[in-house]
Amino acid sequence: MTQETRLDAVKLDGSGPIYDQIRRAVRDLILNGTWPPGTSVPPEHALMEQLGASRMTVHRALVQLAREGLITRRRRSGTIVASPPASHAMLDILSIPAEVEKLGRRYDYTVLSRANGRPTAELSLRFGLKRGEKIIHLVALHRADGKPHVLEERVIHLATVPAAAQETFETTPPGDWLLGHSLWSQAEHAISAIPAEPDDAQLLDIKPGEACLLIERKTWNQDAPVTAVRLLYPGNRHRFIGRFGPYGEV
Amino acid sequence: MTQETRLDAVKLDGSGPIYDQIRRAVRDLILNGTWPPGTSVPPEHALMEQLGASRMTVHRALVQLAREGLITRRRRSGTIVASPPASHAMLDILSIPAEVEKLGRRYDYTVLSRANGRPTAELSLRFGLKRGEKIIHLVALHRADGKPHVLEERVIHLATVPAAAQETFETTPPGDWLLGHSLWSQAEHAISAIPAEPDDAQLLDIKPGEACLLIERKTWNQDAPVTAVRLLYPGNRHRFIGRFGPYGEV
DNA sequence: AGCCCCTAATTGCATAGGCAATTAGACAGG
DNA sequence: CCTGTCTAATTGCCTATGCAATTAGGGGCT
Repeated sequence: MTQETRLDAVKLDGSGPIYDQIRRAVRDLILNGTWPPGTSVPPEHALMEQLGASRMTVHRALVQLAREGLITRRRRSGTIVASPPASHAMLDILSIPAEVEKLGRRYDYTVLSRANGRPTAELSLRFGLKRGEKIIHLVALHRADGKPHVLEERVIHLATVPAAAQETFETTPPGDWLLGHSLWSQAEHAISAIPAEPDDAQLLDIKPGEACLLIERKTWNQDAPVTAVRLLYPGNRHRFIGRFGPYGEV
Repeated sequence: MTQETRLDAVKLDGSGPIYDQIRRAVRDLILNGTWPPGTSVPPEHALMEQLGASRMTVHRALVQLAREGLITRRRRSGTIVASPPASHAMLDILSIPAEVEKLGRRYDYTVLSRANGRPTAELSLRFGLKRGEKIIHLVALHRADGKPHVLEERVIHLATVPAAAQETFETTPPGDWLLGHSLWSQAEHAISAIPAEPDDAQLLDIKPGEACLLIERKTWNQDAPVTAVRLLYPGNRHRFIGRFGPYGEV
């Protein structure tokens, strides 16, 4: 069911146009988790009275948020906080099980190692970590129809996601677990091609030196690092596709 | 200077909300080239009178187009058609000279081959072409500080870009030439990693089989294919980076 | 229970009008 | 010529109001 919202949670900051103050106020409540997906947003009338703005001004803010995909609006039913779009191309690489199943293959995976503590020198170099940080370091192999699909090496920042300390990730892969147990507001992807190291090649069942696609992703929540992951895809078996027009995504 | 616009070029199609009819009408004039970048869009008052809509309705359409980046608006100066954003990450790979110079290197390039006619069987397979189509087929090597940077293999559809028939591409690389001599409304990118073929390896000055990043891009203008290109970047010397949030690009 | 209809809540869209902010261009004065 | 000032064009934003479209939920009937 849609949950209640506390109306007085919406607070304007007095800078810039009113419609934009409203937009940012609501957006922040969504992004910082105060209003999780499914929460119902107060109707325009309520916001209008509480904020002392006209309905058109409130409307303008909400319409814009709807166009940005953060909320869903329906006549009579009202406005609810949207779930991050599951069909978006990005989620395909956030959730490896989803990616594999979309290809019509059977998914499974194995955690190859799990270490809890502070990063080694090599790790902090590879992921750009500070030495003192408490982290979890994981290596996992994901398979499609029993064959190696992608090798995952991941770091989780315990300061940001303390709940991860109790998790073994034996049943849910870390990417999917994090989707349900953490928030993120920013991600950075880097794509490159590298030859497979001998160890990695053996795990992926390819020849050493064979071309692999490396996806490195770091995510943050409000400037606090959440996780960093290196996904190594074996060679030419994988492609990533995007469509857009000259002025932006279509 | 900003050019004139013919007011009567804006025609509504009567389907859907008025603000959206206006938005689409103006957008189409921009995308189909009737109003090229730099053209000044009629002021709200003029559109309002010509279309019989209120100013707020016209305003809403234009504000939306501005947010989509198709137009630029300034008080008193008016509204002009924007140039596709030169700083956008995408342009970095549309224009290889720009990409190289952004890295602070000296750019030059050589056309290795140029053929005019119908695709061979191999070509039509590689680029997904129909056999009868008239095309130009090009191979060019781009260099940064004199060293191989990327190998480009390109097909240009003469039916869509007839002017390309007279062009040798000796002074302007085909990607940049096309930016100035054609329109596109859609692009599709695919990224994958492949080992270098012996021929390609020699041109790129790397070892055969070394990991390369392959970017394949096809562009269309209103469903008509414009060009298709394969860009082969040598190994781990290159990465492509993108940033976004859970609800879309940030 | 099940079905139908009605009402009212809620968003969607448009209008009319007004004031604010910016600034191009005209104009005056040196 | 240059420089400052004024004016008016243009967009930005807000309010107030009304009607339309959708539909959840209630009430009544079978």
